[in-house]
Amino acid sequence: MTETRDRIVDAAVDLFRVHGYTGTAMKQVVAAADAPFGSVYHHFRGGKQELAAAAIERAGVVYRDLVLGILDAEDDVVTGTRAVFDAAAAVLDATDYADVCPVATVALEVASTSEPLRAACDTVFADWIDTLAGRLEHGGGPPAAARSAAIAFISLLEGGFLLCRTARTPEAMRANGDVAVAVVAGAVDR
Amino acid sequence: MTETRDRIVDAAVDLFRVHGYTGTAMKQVVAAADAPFGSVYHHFRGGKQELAAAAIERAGVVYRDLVLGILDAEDDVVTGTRAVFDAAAAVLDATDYADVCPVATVALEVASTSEPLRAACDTVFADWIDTLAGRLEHGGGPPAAARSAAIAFISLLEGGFLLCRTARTPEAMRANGDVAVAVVAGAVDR
DNA sequence: GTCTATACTTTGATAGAC
DNA sequence: GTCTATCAAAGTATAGAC
Repeated sequence: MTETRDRIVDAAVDLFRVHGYTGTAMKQVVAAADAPFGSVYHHFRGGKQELAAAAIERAGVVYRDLVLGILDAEDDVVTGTRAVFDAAAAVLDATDYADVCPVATVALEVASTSEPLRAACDTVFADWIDTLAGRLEHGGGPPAAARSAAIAFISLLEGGFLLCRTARTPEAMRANGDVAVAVVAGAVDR
Repeated sequence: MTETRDRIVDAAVDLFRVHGYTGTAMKQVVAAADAPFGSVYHHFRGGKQELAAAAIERAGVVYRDLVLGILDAEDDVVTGTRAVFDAAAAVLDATDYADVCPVATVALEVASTSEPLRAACDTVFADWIDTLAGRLEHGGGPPAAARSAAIAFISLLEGGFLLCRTARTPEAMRANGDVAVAVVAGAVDR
């Protein structure tokens, strides 16, 4: 049996992904987590903000490991990049364009409103960029090029989520996959 | 004197940009527009959704013309692309990372919640992609390559807004500008 | 026709019953 | 210690006074 606290965080991640931060009510979270209403304030004294910070942190780890799992399963980072964008397009199609990155949605909502949540999102993105840059360096690229390529990789992935989700079409993720592959190849081949 | 309706829409655009759709209250909008509360429902019988649809449409036109103005001021689309990303980085820095694209924030919030608003955001993005692809074709590129490059252009710009706003650093917009320039150059040079 | 005052719902959060 | 019942505040929307 999963811990109540974990169920609440997981439910928050799912709901933030679809409705965003302000669009998600605490009552929805506890209902989805099948937990009594009071328990959320027992586990998160800081209320909604503290819960959101935990959800962002958790989503950051889950999505990073998801991408790394696909990336590392391939022989090199270039074909790995292709696989990541293909998988993203497949997931979008399979989930009716609902299952996207919750961090981006929350980040845009709270960046100018809540400093602790902005910082939590920043930590996640910085971790993603650092981890990805490390893989590209390991693939043979110089540090500066690897970092820039990692930033473009994340931007193309998030931009693809945005456009695909809005258009309900996988086209943008395919187009961005081509560009990401070229960027990664350029950062590695020297 | 500007029309009351226009002032309300402009105020909504500004507030959506900073607080998002669900994070913006109707009372904030009418206060910012310096209009009496009832007038918003006089002009927008459909309530908040109808106001948001008008705000998205308006933001789409304003931002498109802003980007085109910078792009067309340069001799070719490649140097124009450089200018657009440089300008975006400068605006972010000048506005303390608050002044970003309102369409992306709202799109991620409502894509799975409100079909009319999702459609409004889709119309805006499709218009941006079509217009940009037209400029790239005019620059000498084949249609399919121009369209893919336009999609990557928008993704890199929106991804840059996301990462820069969260990190409060212009780094991502600089890195993405380099990639966008390379993508546009590749789509035009044949 | 314009706008003020209000109705009703939902929100985040808590106090006190078990 | 866990959870139910409730609170005050804020949300959208409207009805009716000018």
